[in-house]
Amino acid sequence: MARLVAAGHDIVLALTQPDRPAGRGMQPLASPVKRFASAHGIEVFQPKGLKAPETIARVRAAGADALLVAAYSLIVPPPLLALGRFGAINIHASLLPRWRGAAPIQRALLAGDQRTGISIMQMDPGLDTGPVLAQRAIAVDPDDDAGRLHDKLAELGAAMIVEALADIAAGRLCAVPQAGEGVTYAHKVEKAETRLDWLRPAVELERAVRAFRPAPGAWTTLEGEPIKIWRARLVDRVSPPGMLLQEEDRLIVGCGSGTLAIDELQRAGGRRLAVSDFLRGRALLPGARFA
RNA sequence: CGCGGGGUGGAGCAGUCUGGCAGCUCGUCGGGCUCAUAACCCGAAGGUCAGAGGUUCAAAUCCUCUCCCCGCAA
Repeated sequence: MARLVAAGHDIVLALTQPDRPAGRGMQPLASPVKRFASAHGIEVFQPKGLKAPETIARVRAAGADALLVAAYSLIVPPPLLALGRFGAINIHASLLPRWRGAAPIQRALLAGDQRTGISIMQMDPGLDTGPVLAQRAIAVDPDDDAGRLHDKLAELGAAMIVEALADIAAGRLCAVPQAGEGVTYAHKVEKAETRLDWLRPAVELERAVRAFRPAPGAWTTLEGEPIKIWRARLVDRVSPPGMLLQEEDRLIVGCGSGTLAIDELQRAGGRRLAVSDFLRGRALLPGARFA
């Protein structure tokens, strides 16, 4: 959004989710979109959904050339898909048709994809099924986490949407239908899958740690209390699944196959700690294990 | 008023229930040992116990309020 403003586009209306109680104490919190828009004098509209006739009328009345959608998580009804001269355009953080849906960045990391990217697409009634206007790939670094990958893709997406709008206006862009093969769905991340299952291979668990960083965090339990694992790497040791080994100020945990060295973790109620600090304040009993 | 944990020398923690000498593992500084070392030995410095008020002969510890950090849930 900042880049669009910088590129001289006139944003006539910003749609974002309603403020809702969130965080500790359940205080209503305005979305970043609302905060940016308010700060820049852009009108904000926060409907609960997009289907209501009066909502559609309101959006139409804004008289925009295009409706841009980025990470909005509401289904856009058909009347709005044909809005203005350009229709509804979505910025999606994957190389469609791979990872259609809600959590493309996390799914790409979990799957160990070596590349991902941004697709600018013409929206149609399906879930990220519309024809692609522009697509660009970037490499996924082995130590990328969801936060960093998100930042990289946001940067790329912002540059691409500015370009794409210019190209569309000049009639230089044509929409290419998505390939029928290679379709995968990026389902929303569920709490249950952020728990590390030590029977799975170390390679997968390490990916999970990165996919769920910086939020919500991959976790396990130690002596019945939840512990988040913020940073881990593959090491060559031998230990049964979940079993902890202490090597000086290193902490090794066995997996279904292979082992992980834990580098940063966090107890419930505590702050994030480097593993050396964690071990200093808490003597590890022999036979301790993650579960 | 969504539920809960926490704030103690520079780091991480114990001590709080049951009030009575400020403790542990590290780090830092000095010395020793060693061919040598992040190893080992000896010694030292470093604390408004988050803040304010209250109870008490006596408060890190009990009571009240405030500030800050975090987990769950959403």
